[in-house]
Amino acid sequence: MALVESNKDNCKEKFMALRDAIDVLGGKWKIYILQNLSFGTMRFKDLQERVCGITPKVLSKELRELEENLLITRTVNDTKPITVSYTLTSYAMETKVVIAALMDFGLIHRKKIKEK
Amino acid sequence: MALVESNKDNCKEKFMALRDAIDVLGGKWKIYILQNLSFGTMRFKDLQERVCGITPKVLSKELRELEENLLITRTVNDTKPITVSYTLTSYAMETKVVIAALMDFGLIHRKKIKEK
DNA sequence: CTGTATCCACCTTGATACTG
DNA sequence: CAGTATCAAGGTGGATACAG
Repeated sequence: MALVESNKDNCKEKFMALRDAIDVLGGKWKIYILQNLSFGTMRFKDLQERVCGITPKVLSKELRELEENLLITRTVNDTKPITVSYTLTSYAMETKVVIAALMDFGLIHRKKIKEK
Repeated sequence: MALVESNKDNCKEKFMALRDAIDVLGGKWKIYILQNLSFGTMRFKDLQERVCGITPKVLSKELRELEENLLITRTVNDTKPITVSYTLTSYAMETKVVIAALMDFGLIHRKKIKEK
């Protein structure tokens, strides 16, 4: 049984879709950032503390990419000093299934490997 | 609404699960290899041709990792010359949901970005 | 506070050639 | 055929310092 149907017509499109998804969500930090933002709006500093160990340079880059992919919005608050908030877009809900599926598999897999 | 429930007791466990899943399935090639093997048993050379562009060194490494994670089995065939077959394990079915979810998101996302 | 700049170590991948 | 060895190159992320 195939993981996906072997349909010649849309096979290439599906491969591209996989590549897209992995590009958008993959890497070391993206899903953790989304995860944290799923609990509510957060500032740069908050994220830096919660996404344990990430440096400002990398966090900055990751946030920019998530914003380009329409998954988060960046808001500059007119406070003193200026603060910046990051929030999930409603579109980010589309990632919910993926993240849940990854988490489920991760939980199953840890058990599986332990009994090896 | 949170992508996952905010349950302090299992939050760390879930983060670890995400990390695990990304480690096992992430990277540039793993999912494509699984995808190809989902159509049936394949030899090293076949995979190299189908997973377009992968070099033997990298393919070899990826296959070893997938085997360690119990997702594929490696079989040496007593032919002349010797051939080697790779097959999905039944456990690999557990990745089906993840791959499907990634593909769905990828398809949605491509549309979303185009209309940007 | 919210980043950016610089420098650097590492890892991953690739090209190519080669072995059993 | 099924890989491994070697070397080179690029990207990625980290440490640290600094700027607006």
